[in-house]
Amino acid sequence: MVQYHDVPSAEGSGPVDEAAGSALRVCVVLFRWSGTELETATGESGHIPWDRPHPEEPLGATAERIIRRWAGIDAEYVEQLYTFSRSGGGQREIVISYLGLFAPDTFDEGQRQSLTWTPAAATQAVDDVERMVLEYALVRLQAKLGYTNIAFHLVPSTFTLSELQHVYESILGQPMDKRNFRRRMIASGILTKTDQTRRDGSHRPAMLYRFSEQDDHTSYLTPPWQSEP
Amino acid sequence: MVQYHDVPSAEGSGPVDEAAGSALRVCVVLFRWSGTELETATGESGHIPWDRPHPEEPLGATAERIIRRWAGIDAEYVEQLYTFSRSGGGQREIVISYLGLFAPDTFDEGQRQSLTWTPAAATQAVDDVERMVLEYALVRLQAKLGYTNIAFHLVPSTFTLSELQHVYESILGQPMDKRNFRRRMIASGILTKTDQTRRDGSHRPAMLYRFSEQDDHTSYLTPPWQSEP
DNA sequence: TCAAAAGTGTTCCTTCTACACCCATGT
DNA sequence: ACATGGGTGTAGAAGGAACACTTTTGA
Repeated sequence: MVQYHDVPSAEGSGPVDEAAGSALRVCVVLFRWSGTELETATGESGHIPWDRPHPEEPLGATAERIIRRWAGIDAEYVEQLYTFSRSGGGQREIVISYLGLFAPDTFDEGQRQSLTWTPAAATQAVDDVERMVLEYALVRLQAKLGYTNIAFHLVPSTFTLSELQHVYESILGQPMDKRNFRRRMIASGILTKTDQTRRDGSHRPAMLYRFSEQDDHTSYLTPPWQSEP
Repeated sequence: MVQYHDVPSAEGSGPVDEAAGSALRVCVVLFRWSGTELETATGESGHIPWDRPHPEEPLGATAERIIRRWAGIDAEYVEQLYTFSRSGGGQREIVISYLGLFAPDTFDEGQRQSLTWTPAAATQAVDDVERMVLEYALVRLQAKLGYTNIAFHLVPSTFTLSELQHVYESILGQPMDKRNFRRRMIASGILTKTDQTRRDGSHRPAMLYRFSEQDDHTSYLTPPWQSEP
């Protein structure tokens, strides 16, 4: 039962036209898989990458632009999360948060990013709203692992099943059974086995898989309409 | 794979401080169960109930205020959905959509509502954004039926299992097996059987149940923080 | 006595879970 | 030869889906 506290009820009816509008902030929680752990990005002075939308620019386009500016490349996956508001001193700011995922091999070109990547669990937020945004982004990412293919956006274009399993384990914070994990993934039909292997150390090489793009069901529970009209 | 179309990338860096802020609209898609079908509410001239937040008012409080003003009472359940933006003619409006659910017996007092209730499937939207808001609200409601107890917020405080089943069937648009439905509901442990029955026609009376409040898991995937700071 | 909704169990099948050993390689 | 992670199968439990008849009431 969601409980909302009482708030003095409005006296007038009909839209109250506030004198001035509110400042908008679109911010994007970026995640990548370092190969070992999940990382989030912070920009200058520890803030989550953000900007204000340009006039006429849809919010989703703002999120993409922010990602491009700070990371130098497009994210694999972008999704709107939640909208917060902060107010104080007569000023209001609306904070529209987005989630962005990167595959690690998209960074190989050595772009000059203005980002600092830190372990997702240890990321320090600069204020309460950013803390909530970060927390919620992680919660949503965890929840979506359960019923979507979202983890594939965090993995290079070819990958081993152990790599994929490590991504799941690390995000969910719990170990998984290797045989059950592999069976489930293969049964889901979204994997294509390549004929390549990867030697990784003094042990048997691993088969490389590819994500077979069709029937990606990462995006339900999000409006199917990409950009606002 | 969510594809975002290209948008001219930003030239400058650092926050662009737009001259004027944007207009904010909080709108609430209200659902109730008429006893036969799912209905949504529209206010004056066919619009979804809406208002602009007061200065310093958190968005969730605005949603509650809108509900109270238009429906005369508080909703059983309120949840933020998605934030859209509409722009044109140099003006931007940010539309933050909420979902609100009513139990039918909360209306019994004959409040003067300024709402028109129409079948959810047949509701006509006044513009593209409202159409998206309505569609998305229904999609989310349907999705949440699968993994939460959200349907209990649409049902009177005591109800029969057949009633509850009709709610599910009507929202999901498909019939369910009576025995499996009842077994699942009872096994979930969220039902308490009252010692009352209801005679409803020329047939056997039905047992009345109550929703046992504890362990309501309707609200995950939504930030646990009720109001913005 | 009939119509109409309430209520009730079992079987089958699919899916999840737990669990242990051999394989290919580098050193 | 040994250390290291890659790769595989099976049995039991739990959960979901399909399915039909008896009960209680009002007319």
